[in-house]
Amino acid sequence: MREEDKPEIRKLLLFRTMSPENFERLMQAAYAHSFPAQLELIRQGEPADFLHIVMEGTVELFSGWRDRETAMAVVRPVSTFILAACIKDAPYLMSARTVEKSRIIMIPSKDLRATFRLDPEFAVSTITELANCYRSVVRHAKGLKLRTSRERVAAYIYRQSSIAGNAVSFVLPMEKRLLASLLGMTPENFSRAIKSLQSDGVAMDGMRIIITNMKLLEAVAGPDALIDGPDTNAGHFGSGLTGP
Amino acid sequence: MREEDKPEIRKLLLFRTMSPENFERLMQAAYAHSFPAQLELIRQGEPADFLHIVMEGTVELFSGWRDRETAMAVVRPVSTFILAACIKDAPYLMSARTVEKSRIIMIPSKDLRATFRLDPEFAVSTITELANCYRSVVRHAKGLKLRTSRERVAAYIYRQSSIAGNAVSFVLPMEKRLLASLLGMTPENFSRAIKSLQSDGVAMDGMRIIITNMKLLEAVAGPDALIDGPDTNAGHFGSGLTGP
DNA sequence: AAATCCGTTTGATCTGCATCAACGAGACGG
DNA sequence: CCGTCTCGTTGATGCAGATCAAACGGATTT
Repeated sequence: MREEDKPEIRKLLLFRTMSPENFERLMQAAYAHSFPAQLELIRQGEPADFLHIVMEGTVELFSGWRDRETAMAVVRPVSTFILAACIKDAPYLMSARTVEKSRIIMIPSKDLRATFRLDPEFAVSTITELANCYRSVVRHAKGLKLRTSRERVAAYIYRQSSIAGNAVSFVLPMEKRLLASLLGMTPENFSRAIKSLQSDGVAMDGMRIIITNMKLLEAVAGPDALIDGPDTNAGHFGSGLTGP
Repeated sequence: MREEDKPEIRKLLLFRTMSPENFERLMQAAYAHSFPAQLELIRQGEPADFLHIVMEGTVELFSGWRDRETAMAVVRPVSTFILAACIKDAPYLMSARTVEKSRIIMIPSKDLRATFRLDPEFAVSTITELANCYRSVVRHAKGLKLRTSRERVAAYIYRQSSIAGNAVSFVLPMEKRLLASLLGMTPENFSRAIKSLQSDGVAMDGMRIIITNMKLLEAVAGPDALIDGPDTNAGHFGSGLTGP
């Protein structure tokens, strides 16, 4: 792996407080690799041998059952993913594929497990990291069970706007089909949901969302700190974010 | 709290490996209390001041948004719940109420946080505990997104049967309305789902489920280790189980 | 420039599930 | 013993969202 990656990784909450020696040792054990778009990095059910870190690109975490498939999270740089499976030394519950060309760093799970046993600071970081991940999925599940698909779309748009500093306009950060899957609906239904939100202050031009009436949108979205954040960026719950 | 509770708590994965002194100190700081049925122990959004342990009775974790409400998990003795919020020192994402008369032990979050900073064994236990919780919610979310409500009911029945050693008959462990909410559907729909499963090897007599054709049930349920377990008992993801 | 491909949108239709309403059956209290 | 209450079931209806099919448009290829 590149030497210049290290400071980036070191900035992650998970690796920030551990001892320099242990950090260095973990990095020694790590592999780095670039992957083309749409490549399956992880297949659900396989043993969790590596903690992954996205350095560049975008990764989708998804799950399948029978012939169905759903996106569970989208991970962006710099973040870790599938930490829990590595810790448990258990099979991955989710698959992962690159959305675009991505550079990934892989740390062997056994080194990880060894490290938090001998570095208390790292153990504490792992605890908070996992707690963040946990809370993120709980939010996701709450959204699915408590909101209709229209409301989820509205809440997503409202949330993205707040993240961008209450911007009245922003560009969707991923393909609509992927976003639809993440929000638990079909692309067709997503399309219709947006259209139906025109009367509630949302317009769309290609990949750009324009909020024409924030109050109306807010009324439909019903933003709730206990579902939408701000604890952690929504939709990244497999990841190691929780920024600076 | 009672002296005889300690060994029970000590058996929990979370508290099993920590030093006797630290365990004792945590127990000193703990309160115990009995609550009648249907009492709200925790309201979502409030600061997470205590880790809770159910010693007797049953606790429901649930969440609300606007005028809607959904059950997120059901916790039975002896298990902890809402660990993640305590660790993060953040607001509870879920509410909790007793389902029946219950005895609960409460450990101040700040003692908890102090303890895993000075007891590495406890830190490791906390890590595995949180990883279990995380994976449990991921399973829950997968079930919601990938299965229809009929399939979730079938999978639930199949799962309960396996837990009981492939029993062909068992009694539902909770009110049907609560189970329906947990499975993400209305009581009416749950009722109809079971009825429609008669043609797939499931019969019901009051609270008792009788599996008349395991193969047929299995075919509908499509049990999957990556959704239904056996990692951890499904439906208890807020809890500290994983016991013996 | 024409052809192909893929994501998105739109329309038509179907169905799963919620909702609303009513009823039955146990459980409980007067 | 009889009301009352709550839970569960059943029926009727409506709606949200999935599915199927086709058209559109932008990007890439030939």
